[in-house]
Amino acid sequence: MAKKAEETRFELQKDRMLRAAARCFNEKGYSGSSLKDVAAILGLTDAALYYYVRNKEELVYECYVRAAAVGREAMQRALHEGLDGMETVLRYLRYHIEIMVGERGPIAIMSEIPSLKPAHREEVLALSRQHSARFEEMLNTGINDGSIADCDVRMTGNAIMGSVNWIPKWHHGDPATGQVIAREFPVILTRGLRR
Amino acid sequence: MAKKAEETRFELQKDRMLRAAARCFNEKGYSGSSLKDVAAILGLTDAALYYYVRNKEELVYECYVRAAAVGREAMQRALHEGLDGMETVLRYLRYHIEIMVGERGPIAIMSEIPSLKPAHREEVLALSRQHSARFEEMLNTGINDGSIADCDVRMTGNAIMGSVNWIPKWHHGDPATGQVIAREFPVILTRGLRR
DNA sequence: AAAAAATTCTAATCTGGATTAAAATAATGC
DNA sequence: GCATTATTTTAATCCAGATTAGAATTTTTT
Repeated sequence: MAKKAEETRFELQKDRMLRAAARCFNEKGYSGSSLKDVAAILGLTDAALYYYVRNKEELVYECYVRAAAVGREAMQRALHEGLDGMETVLRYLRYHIEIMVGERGPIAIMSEIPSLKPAHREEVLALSRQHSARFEEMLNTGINDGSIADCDVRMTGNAIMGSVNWIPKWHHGDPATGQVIAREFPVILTRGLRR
Repeated sequence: MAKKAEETRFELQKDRMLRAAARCFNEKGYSGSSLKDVAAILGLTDAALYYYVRNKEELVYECYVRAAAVGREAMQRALHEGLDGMETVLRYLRYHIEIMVGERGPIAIMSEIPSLKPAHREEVLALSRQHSARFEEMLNTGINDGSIADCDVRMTGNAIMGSVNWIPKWHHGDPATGQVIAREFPVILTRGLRR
């Protein structure tokens, strides 16, 4: 738990809102989701959302920041376990996917970064690139410690992360079946990395 | 060349339009792309697009139908070569990605299926499911002929296709570098399948 | 090269959904 | 219970961007 969201009513509601928004955006697309749709999930009026966020753009932005934070958190957790590269990658994937499909999800797919306002766009892009870079580092670590076969880390990274990012597109079901994904996916995605 | 698009001026322009739209949607997101943006790429006015398509929804719909056709075409081509399962999968991926990153691209990411009108949505969803099903068949073929190791074809299929679908999210560059992706990706994606 | 058809443009309208202001209700502290 | 603050609602606006009608232009046909 990196920075445990404040327990204040406000923070809790806001977090619920971000999850509701992520669900809407993932399932109905960005343009297909009105603020009314998001609010409806929370039993609120569209106007009420403006108490938590300046506008729709900011709502998306916050969803993306949250998504980045979740990825980062999973990665940190995996790194702290002091395992070899291969095993670290495996753990990271498991932790990340577990969050995506679990109670703390859904996590927004970053499909609309370009429609963010410049400042926000740059920030989210930076987070996104950072995440990719860190993942590639993990791969390199594995290659160096001999647990991962030599490969093009840039491409391999893109391949694996693409798979992960796409999950919310086809999985909307209950967290229970989500756990199946969390168990199988990491193995499938790393099978090709083995030495 | 499944059904070579008619050589008529109309069909050619329409195809250019669909590629322009796909590029916009992929790069700037659906909501971030106005019809004016799409038209600008073609050196046209937004109103001109209505000569080719009833409305924006239909533009998206046609992009998706085209995307599905391209995937189908690549698959057919690979299947016709009469190779074993593993090799067929490899070829299919290469052909599909080659089109995505090549002159006939870009191909639209199907991110906004939910905002299509019901009839179109059902149709595109059907095409999409069909494609997944066919890919899973290819995997099964490989498992049966011994070229692919036993695995959960549903999950494995989702993993691989997710990776492919995500490519246009991070690759916008020239077709030249795209060819690198077309060469490397299929190998990376199938390394884990080998027996 | 005139006539017909195809394509594009100009100049409006139209509209759904975002946004805002102010009032109403609920929660909290004293 | 009263005052203050936090949260939500109601009821309008507002507006970018989709859409349309008709005129203008370009292409094709004869």
